[in-house]
Amino acid sequence: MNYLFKALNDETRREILELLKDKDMTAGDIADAFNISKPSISHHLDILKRADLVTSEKSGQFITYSINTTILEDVLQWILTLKK
Amino acid sequence: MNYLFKALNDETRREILELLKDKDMTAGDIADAFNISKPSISHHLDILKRADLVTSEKSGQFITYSINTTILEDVLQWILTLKK
DNA sequence: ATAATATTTAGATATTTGTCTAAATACCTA
DNA sequence: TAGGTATTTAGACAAATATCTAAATATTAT
Repeated sequence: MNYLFKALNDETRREILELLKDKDMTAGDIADAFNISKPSISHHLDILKRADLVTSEKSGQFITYSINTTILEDVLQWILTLKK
Repeated sequence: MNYLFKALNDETRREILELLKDKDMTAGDIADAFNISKPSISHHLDILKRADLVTSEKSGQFITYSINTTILEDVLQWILTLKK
């Protein structure tokens, strides 16, 4: 739970998830969408991956990232129990 | 949105919300539930309050805190749009 | 008025975090 | 195999964060 909230607690990472919601993207394409260096984006992707919010697949020299929404169910449940 | 996620990104603050889910509590009673100094808890309550996740009411020398779940709707919506 | 209690504010400090540049690794192609 | 592209790793640094103790503020009770 901690990792999840930590991962979501950053505007850039949340925007990455919003991008990936629409389509899978390579690390480079994701980096190009921000005014942040590639290494920084790589670091953000690593945090998202550790939180299981994204998955990655290597194909050749590219690494394609995809969103994993199933893990969001945990956050959803936590919030919903607060609301009752 | 930023304030909200920031406020939720701390185990102690999340536990405070879980306590307040069951019943309103004074600042002192909340502090007693943790192994953390009163000033630190006061600071956490301030962050929760700025995020509108709790409200407070002063009665005499006590300040009673209550959870405000309506604001959680925003987080809920943000997550739900990611899932579609 | 004085003392006690509840809470916050102020200031200090150690840790965590987001960012950068430079270098390393991996893959592809000519 | 040499050079180019994609990505990550390493190391440094500034800013943000969580915590603490000491002091201030506000309220109640003697």
